[in-house]
Amino acid sequence: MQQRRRNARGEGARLRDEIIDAATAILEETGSEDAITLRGVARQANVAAPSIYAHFTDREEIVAAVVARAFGELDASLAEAAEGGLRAICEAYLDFAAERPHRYRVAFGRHHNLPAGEVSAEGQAAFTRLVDACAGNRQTATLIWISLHGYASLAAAVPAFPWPDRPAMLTAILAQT
Amino acid sequence: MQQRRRNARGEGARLRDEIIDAATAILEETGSEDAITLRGVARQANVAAPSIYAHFTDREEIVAAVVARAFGELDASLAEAAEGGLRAICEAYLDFAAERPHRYRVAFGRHHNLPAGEVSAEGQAAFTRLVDACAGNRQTATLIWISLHGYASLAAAVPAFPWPDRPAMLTAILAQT
DNA sequence: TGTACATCAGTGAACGCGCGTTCACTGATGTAC
DNA sequence: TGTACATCAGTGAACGCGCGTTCACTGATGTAC
Repeated sequence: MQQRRRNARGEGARLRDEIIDAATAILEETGSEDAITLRGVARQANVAAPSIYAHFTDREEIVAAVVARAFGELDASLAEAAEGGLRAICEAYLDFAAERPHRYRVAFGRHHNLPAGEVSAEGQAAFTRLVDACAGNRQTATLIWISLHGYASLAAAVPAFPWPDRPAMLTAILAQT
Repeated sequence: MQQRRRNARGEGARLRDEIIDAATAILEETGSEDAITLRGVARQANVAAPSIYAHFTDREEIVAAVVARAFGELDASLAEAAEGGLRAICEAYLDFAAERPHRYRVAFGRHHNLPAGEVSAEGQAAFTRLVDACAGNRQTATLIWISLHGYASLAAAVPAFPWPDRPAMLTAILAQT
């Protein structure tokens, strides 16, 4: 085990973030959700395996934290693009999916069996950005969302498919408005 | 190991199908792709683990076979619905995704890094059914496909989201034509 | 028709490995007096 | 200011487990003569 300067008192929580960093790095490098193992994450974070237990009760909680952070990042991306209008938000959405393909896939690919009405807060926030850009029309925002998601995830899954170029795609998607 | 009547001579290939059955059953019951382990599949198929090697070189090849079969089933579903026209095909697509959620997710969620132009034959066949129903218009078929996939996969992933009902959704999706 | 034999489908034991988790612990950091 | 001590972040060794894979094998099935 390599040297690691340990956190000062009261800053133990910092390791929590480093663990999520480590898990995210593993996911994005290997492309595989099951490569996120407790021991692997510990190695990546330069920490002994049992140290994780101070911050997460099990492996699953680490993955959930990775997903929550990814949704937060997506929301931030969309927020930044909001002033550019609906098309800019859609561009930002597609950029996010293209640049962080594995985080995107895990975040939207897992089946979130949450109790009715309880969608994750971060995900809801991101969707609300879309609704706002659609002048509050949820129906339109939903249609655009499913098209964006369908395009983003299929383009990542089947790159060999002869996809239309992105501007044409976006124009067609937005024609639904 | 429980009793198992072994296949007659020349029918050894039958076990291959039983292995894919077993792997598919595990996937659909657990909902987890990594629950498809070589030993687990062997147990489910009532066979000793090394018996698998006569038919598959490794675990990955089993998963690939599960995916290939799923695409074949999807194609068959769409073919059956074809005479009912475009809307019927879309209904069949959504039914398939709703009834076999985990197969659908694994089939379309994996990143198929195939050499350019080499999309899986089964997947291509299914897409062609959609193109045919769109009077040969690939652009339209592509748009409908991404909407169907977006809806199917997001509805499975986030069931708590207030989705419009399916007929309304389909009508909106098909309005793109 | 009988029998020796090759083939073929599948087995059982064994291996080394990485995993999640537990346990008793260490030693630096800050605090009370 | 010095020092004893509690707290807190993190460690190292050990466990049992299921995994993928290998190996030499078994015994039923079909075939040649």
